[in-house]
Amino acid sequence: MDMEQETGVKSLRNKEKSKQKFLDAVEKILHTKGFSGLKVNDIAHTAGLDKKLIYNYFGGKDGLIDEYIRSQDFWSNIKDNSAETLVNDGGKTFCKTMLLSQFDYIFKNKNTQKILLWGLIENRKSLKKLANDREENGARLFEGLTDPYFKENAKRYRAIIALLISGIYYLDIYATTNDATFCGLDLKSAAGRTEIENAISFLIDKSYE
Amino acid sequence: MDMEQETGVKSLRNKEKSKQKFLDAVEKILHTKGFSGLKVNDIAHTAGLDKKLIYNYFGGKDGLIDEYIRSQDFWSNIKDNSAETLVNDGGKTFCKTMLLSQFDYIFKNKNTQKILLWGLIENRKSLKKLANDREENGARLFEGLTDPYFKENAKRYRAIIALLISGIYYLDIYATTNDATFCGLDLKSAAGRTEIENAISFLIDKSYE
DNA sequence: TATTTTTATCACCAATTGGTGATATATTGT
DNA sequence: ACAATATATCACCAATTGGTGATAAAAATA
Repeated sequence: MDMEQETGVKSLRNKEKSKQKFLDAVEKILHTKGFSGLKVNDIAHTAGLDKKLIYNYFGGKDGLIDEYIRSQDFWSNIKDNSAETLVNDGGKTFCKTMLLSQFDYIFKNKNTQKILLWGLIENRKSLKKLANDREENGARLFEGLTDPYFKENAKRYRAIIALLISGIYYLDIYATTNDATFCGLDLKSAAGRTEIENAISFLIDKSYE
Repeated sequence: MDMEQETGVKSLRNKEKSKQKFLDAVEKILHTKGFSGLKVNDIAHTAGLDKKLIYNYFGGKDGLIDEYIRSQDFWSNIKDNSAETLVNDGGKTFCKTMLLSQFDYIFKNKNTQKILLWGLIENRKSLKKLANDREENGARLFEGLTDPYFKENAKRYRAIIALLISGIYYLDIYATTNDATFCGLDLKSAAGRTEIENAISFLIDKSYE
């Protein structure tokens, strides 16, 4: 059971490396073909390994997919910025930065889009866990920062953020799948995206008036 | 070729009725199992007819699904209200009513949710046509009402509406698939939904200040 | 080196899926 | 009643899919 290997030279057969190949294959297929393309045969072929290993290592397709989802660190892109930006403006600048960076991040990260979409279609436990992480992360922000600031209007502000976040999600995904415009705005063009960014800024500002 | 039948008694074999059975089957399966459940065998069995007819009447599964999508009159729920509500307030009350009724309508209409979701996943021509209808419908509103009102800020207002509509879509779909909360709000409860409605009203009001 | 364990492949299975040609049955027109 | 046509069923196929037992090959251990 000694897994230690001092040199960088790895053996030809390596369980951990193989598991990773399967996870990478899931990501690749998800990116190119979407959920419906996630078939065991296809995954195994993409990983360059035998499908039997999926059952040996992950207990089946579902286990593999769950592990892939768990491997996605959903909130890493936010936590970075959050650090110690707790200026005493009721979370205004923080929320604004967070929403704008989300708008950009989700647009660029097709895998994150797929996982978000997945959460609207299936009811996987591992997907629920992701959503739960988001909620817990948000709870800290709301309870510690915005709720005390908005007092009796705290819930309305939460609703505003909910609308903006989910609007951002939808528009980014829509822009990726469709070439069409949305409300006459080209969400793939810099100009169109700037309009959305302006609207986000504007609405946050107005919410603090 | 004489299709006229005076009495209510229909013949056992009726092409139009059979086609409708297939369309109904698609709706039923879409509602219960989602897109991934739309298999020719399953559709035929649900319709109580032979799958061969799907190929005879619709040219295949895709043709049937396209015809189902086309059969969905997406904007009927909006056009009703729109009639002649053109008060000269820059479309404020109209937009507000429209958004609130959408929030309610989409929540109750699971089929509409599925089709919206579909538009985020697949790139079907028939789905594009639906999106196009929405755009054309919106164009009339924007060009005739809000653009003249907001002048140089016209595009920002469009972006605001884009964010709110897509936020409404996402939240309604999310609420249906997940039991979890979003930003700490229970989107299935009357209380939670009222908060969202208040936020929508609030943001529209603020946009017109 | 010989043995044991881990890692990976292979051949094969049953069930599902999309698809079609041959055929049966009902309806219509003569 | 008869033929012609429209409607529907059936049996069957090939390809795909999820899944597994037997086995090979590499690595670790003795």
